[in-house]
Amino acid sequence: MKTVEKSDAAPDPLAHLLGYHLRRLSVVVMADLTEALCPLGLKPADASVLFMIEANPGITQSDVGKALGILRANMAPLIAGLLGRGFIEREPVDGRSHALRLSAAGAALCLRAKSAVGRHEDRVFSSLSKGARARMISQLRALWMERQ
Amino acid sequence: MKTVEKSDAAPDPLAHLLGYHLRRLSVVVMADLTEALCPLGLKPADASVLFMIEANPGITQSDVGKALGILRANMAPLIAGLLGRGFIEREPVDGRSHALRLSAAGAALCLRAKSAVGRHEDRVFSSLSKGARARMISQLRALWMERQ
DNA sequence: TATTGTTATACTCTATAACTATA
DNA sequence: TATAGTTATAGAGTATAACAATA
Repeated sequence: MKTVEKSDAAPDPLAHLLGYHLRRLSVVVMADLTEALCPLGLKPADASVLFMIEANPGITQSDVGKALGILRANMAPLIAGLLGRGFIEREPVDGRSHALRLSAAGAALCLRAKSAVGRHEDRVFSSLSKGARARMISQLRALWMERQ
Repeated sequence: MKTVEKSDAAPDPLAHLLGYHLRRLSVVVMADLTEALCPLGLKPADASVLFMIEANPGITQSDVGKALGILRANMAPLIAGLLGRGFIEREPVDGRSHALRLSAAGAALCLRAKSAVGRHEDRVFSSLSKGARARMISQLRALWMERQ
C-alpha cells in the first residue's frame, strides 16, 4: 500500500509526542465545552463543582477541591458565585466546614448542564467508537491518577 | 468476578467523561514537561518553537505560530526571547517576513531539549505499551485536527 | 486590500502567602 | 498544631485591537 505524501505541509517534529497531541486536543475540547456551557451561565469549573455536589450531597468545599484538583484559595470565589446565584446552599457541619447541597434551582441547572456536557462529548468524540472511548477513558484516568 | 467497592471514596460524577480525563492528564503532563525543560531555561512553548525551526529551517514566524496554534501577537515576545538569547537567527525573505534558523547554540540546546522531552515522555507514559502509545497518538491527533 | 510583525492591554487560570476561626 | 475557609495578589497563558511596513 502506498502512503500519502504530505508534500506541501511542513514536517511536524512534534507528531511523535503523545503529550503534544494530548495538549492540542485538550485545548480544543475545553474550548468546545466552554462554549457549550456558556448559554447556562456556567464555566467548566462551575459545572464540575455542581456535578460533584449533586453526586455527594453534604460534601465540604475543600473535599470538592481535592477531588477536582482545585486549590482552596480558588474554590472560595467559585463557591461564592454559585451561592450568590442561588444554585447551592450550605450549612455548618462544625465551626469551620460547611456541607454543600444543590438548591432546587441548582438541581434544575445541573440537569441542563449534564445534558449540555453529554451533547458536547458526543459531538467532540463522535469519531470514536463506544469501545474506543471507554478504553481511552480508562487509560487516561490511570495515567493521571498515578501522578496524583 | 467480584468488583472492588470504593466504599470510602466519593462517587465521581465525572468519571465517565473523556474530556475530563483528557484535561486532568494534560495538566499533569504539562507540569512534568515544564519541570523537565526548566533546567535548560526553556518553557514548553520555547521548545516546541525550537523543534519546529530545526525541522523547517527558513520557516517564518507566522508559519511557526500557525503550525503550533500560537497567535502572532504571542509569537513576537517568544521569538524575541530566543533571538535575545542567541538560540535562533533570522534574515529577511521579503520586506515583512523573516526566515528563522537555529544558531549553533540553538542547535546544541535543541539536542538537549529533545533528550529531555524524550525522557519526560518515557517517564510519564511508561505504563503504556509502545502499541497503545502509537494508537493513542493517532486517535488524539485525528480528534484535534478535525476541529482545527 | 491582505499579510507580517509588533506593541499594548485585558482576561482567565493558577499559585503563594497571610490571615481568622475552629478542631 | 493542623484544618477550613477567606482574601489579596502575583504570574503565566491566551485573547483582542491597533499600528507600521510591505506585498
